[in-house]
Amino acid sequence: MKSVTTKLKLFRPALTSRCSYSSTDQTLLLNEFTRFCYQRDLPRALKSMDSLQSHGLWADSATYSELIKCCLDHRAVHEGNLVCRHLYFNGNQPMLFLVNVLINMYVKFNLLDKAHNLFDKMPQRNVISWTTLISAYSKHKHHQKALKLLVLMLRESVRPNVYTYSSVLRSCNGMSDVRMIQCGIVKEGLESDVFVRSALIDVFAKLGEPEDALSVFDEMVTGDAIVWNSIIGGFAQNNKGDDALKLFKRMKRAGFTAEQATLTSVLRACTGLALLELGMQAHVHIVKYDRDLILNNALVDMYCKCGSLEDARRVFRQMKERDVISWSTMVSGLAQNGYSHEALKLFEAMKASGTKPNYVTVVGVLFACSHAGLLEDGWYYFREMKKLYGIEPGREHYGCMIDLLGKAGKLEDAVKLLNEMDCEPDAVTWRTLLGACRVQGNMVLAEYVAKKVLELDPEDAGSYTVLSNIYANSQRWDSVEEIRTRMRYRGMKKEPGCSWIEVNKKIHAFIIGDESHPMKAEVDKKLNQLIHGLIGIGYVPETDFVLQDLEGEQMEDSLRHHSEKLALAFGLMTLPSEKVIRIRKNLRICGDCHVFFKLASKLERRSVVIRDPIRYHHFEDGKCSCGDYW
DNA sequence: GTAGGGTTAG
Repeated sequence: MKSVTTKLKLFRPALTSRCSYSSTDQTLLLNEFTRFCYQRDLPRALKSMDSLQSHGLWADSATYSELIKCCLDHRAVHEGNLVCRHLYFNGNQPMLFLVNVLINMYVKFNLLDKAHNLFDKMPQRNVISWTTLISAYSKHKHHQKALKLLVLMLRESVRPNVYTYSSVLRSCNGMSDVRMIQCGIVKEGLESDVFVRSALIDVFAKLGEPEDALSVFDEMVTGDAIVWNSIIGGFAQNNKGDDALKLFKRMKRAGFTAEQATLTSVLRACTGLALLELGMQAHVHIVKYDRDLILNNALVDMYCKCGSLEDARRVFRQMKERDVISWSTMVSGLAQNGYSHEALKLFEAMKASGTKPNYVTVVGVLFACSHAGLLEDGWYYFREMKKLYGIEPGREHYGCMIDLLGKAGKLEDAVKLLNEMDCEPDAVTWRTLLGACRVQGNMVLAEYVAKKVLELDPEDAGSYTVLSNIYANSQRWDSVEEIRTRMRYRGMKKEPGCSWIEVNKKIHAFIIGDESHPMKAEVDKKLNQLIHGLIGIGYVPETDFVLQDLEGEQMEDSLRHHSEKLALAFGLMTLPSEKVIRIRKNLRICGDCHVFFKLASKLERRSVVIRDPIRYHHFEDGKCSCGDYW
């Protein structure tokens, strides 16, 4: 802290008296004010500021800057307003630097309108004024405003610097924005700055261009731990967990230590790949960060998504503090794993704990209702969410309700709700309704709905399949051919079914029609044995292909060798008998496999968990956690 | 003097 006496020298020239006070009295007043500001004595400083104002006096900028810092520390919005009013009192125009400080204060108080107002009133603005505002809009996701400000700034011939670019890059919604900004960066010769680079890496990752992110990263001569986190996080967020893990190894070899942010991304990578063993290994290394909220949240999510609910519950129970994300993660995790009632109970506990639910939490709650067919609960939470929690229902909430109504046989109500939506239904919403049509066997509606999906998402192979099968069933071969032509024209193929299983920390993939697995012959043999064993206890292999193909989601062609059956056979052969068999797959499980796995869990006395893109099935002793409702 | 980078839930 600077001494008060040096400050006094600084503001002496500013003593232009317009009142009857003697210059000594004025000095005393200013002296006192400065002292209170530097002592961070907010109440006294404000009182003192009042007397200055009544005598038409202003102190120097550094002192006010100190006072504003004090307001920020105390989050004293009202007091900040008083300081601002004082500085503009009687038509005074504070100097540029001080207005920048004020703008920054309003930004930190999340009062962007006030910040922008001051900005508009400035007779002159420098690069910091612009950057403060641009960065604020970027952070608050007002991306259009941020980009527009950059353009206005250039028009006023104020040259952006590394601060400006690293902030505004966050607001790029498409590659064309990035390319434009990259031009500016190169023109100013700022491309080697580490902040600019990490912002570029982030934006490429966000836009789903991890290869571009990697090339920016690889061109870097010197980096730091944060850039490593950017690139690892970028891959983890883009469902490229294996790449993220490879980079993590590289980071360690380069001599960097993994801290919370890195480990969180590593966990996310494990979560995406359902690598329970590796995730558990990471858990051992992060016990020293056991108070880190974000890391614990990621850990809970990892255990939920790997289907290891016991571990998830344990971590959640032991957390020292929990935020809305912790609770939401656990609520959704329970719901996805088939524990809907426990999810709703936890939601009530969350409210009792005083944590306010948000948009995502309610999605989890409605998800729990929809996956257990809890019609009344679903309606209750949906109808009351606005009144009870102040949350407007969005697409995801409507989606859960449409799913709930549709699967519960209230297809008409589902359609009615879709038509009543406040927001425009998108392809996902219509696809949800299509799934309900399938369950209810309503082909007339399915045809209409599938067409709607294709209007919004012409690349949706599942909906083409639905249409094609409906036409085939009613012998409308012309229409069948038309659909096939359209699919060929778009170069579309059904995604092949694929299942993964982790054995000895290695992932084994099983894909329909793929012969490349080294133990393929043994796996086939084991599967055939298993099928025979199951037929012995009442398994009847499903043969109704057409029915199976009537799917909103995509289904595999050959029922007998669905990839999860191969993965199960392999798991039974290789994993010790006490271990739970965990399988992750890219498509939703079909009815035949569901029966197959229930019986297999009984015959082989094994617990099996299957994670599909939407939810999880825990098979044990002939039963599934979903209660055959999915 | 005032502005900039990484991590968690659907």
